[in-house]
Amino acid sequence: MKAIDILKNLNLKRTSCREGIIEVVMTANEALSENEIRERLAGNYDRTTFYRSFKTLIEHKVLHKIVVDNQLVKYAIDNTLTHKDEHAHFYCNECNALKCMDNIPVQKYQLPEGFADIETEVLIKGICANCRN
Amino acid sequence: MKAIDILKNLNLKRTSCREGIIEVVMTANEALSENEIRERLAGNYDRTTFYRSFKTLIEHKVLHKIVVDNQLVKYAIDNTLTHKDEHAHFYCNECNALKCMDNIPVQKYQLPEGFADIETEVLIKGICANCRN
DNA sequence: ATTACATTTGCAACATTGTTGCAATTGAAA
DNA sequence: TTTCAATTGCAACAATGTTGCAAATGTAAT
Repeated sequence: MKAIDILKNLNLKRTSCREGIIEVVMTANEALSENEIRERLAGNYDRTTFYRSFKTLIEHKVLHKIVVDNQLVKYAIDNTLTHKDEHAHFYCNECNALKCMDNIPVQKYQLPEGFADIETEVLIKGICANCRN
Repeated sequence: MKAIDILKNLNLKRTSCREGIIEVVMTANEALSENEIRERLAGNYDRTTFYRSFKTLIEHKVLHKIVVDNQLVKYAIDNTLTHKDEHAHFYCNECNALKCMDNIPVQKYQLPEGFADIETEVLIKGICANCRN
């Protein structure tokens, strides 16, 4: 699916900023930070526009957002075709890459009486295969 | 164990800021944000001092830090007497409380060949028992 | 193609969280 | 009480994110 079609299907205006973000994130094989996305992008957009685009795309479930510590935010495609609904994320302490582990589903945790769970985030920190060599 | 003794045992200087933070976090039954801690604190400390105190206390494993989205950071006691090493955290979308689920250990997730895991963070978002009533 | 209008953009200003350098102060040991 | 390293407060700065508003743009109807 192309970026333009994703926007069209969601009845969102096809602006170059939105289109560019989707394309960059879709072709990356890891989650990218705001700056990593901007570097790979042709146009030069205001930070406000960037944030508003992220917000819109997250609301429409085109992207999802993963926070590592704080001050470290990454975005990834949230396409149900390629990603499991609730998958674990892996963060490499060495190269700072963040990968969606589509094959690692999140376990359901048993909560105490009265607690209702809505979503569960799992972030595994460690060293990735690349950095171990 | 009293705050002062914790500092003494770790060979840390017993300053009122450190002592106050430990006492506040120790007596709370949930993780607290910087502001929540400051409100409950007698003295008035500079933000820099606060952050440096947090840093020191986290390094010495007196506290641990949990990030919810970003722009939402909470601190909790990291005492091995009361907390399991790796426990899940519960965040209430309604009242914004964050609780350490000491009785919910974090599952070991199986990573692909070549990946080494160091720590795993589990954050369960939902509605707490209080807010469901 | 042109027009019309709602949506989106860019800019300025501001908020929050966090860091660094440096001089002044404080804790703790001799 | 003295001494000295550790800690504090201040100023300045960085990164991430938000809001209001006028200008520009996308899209649908003509």
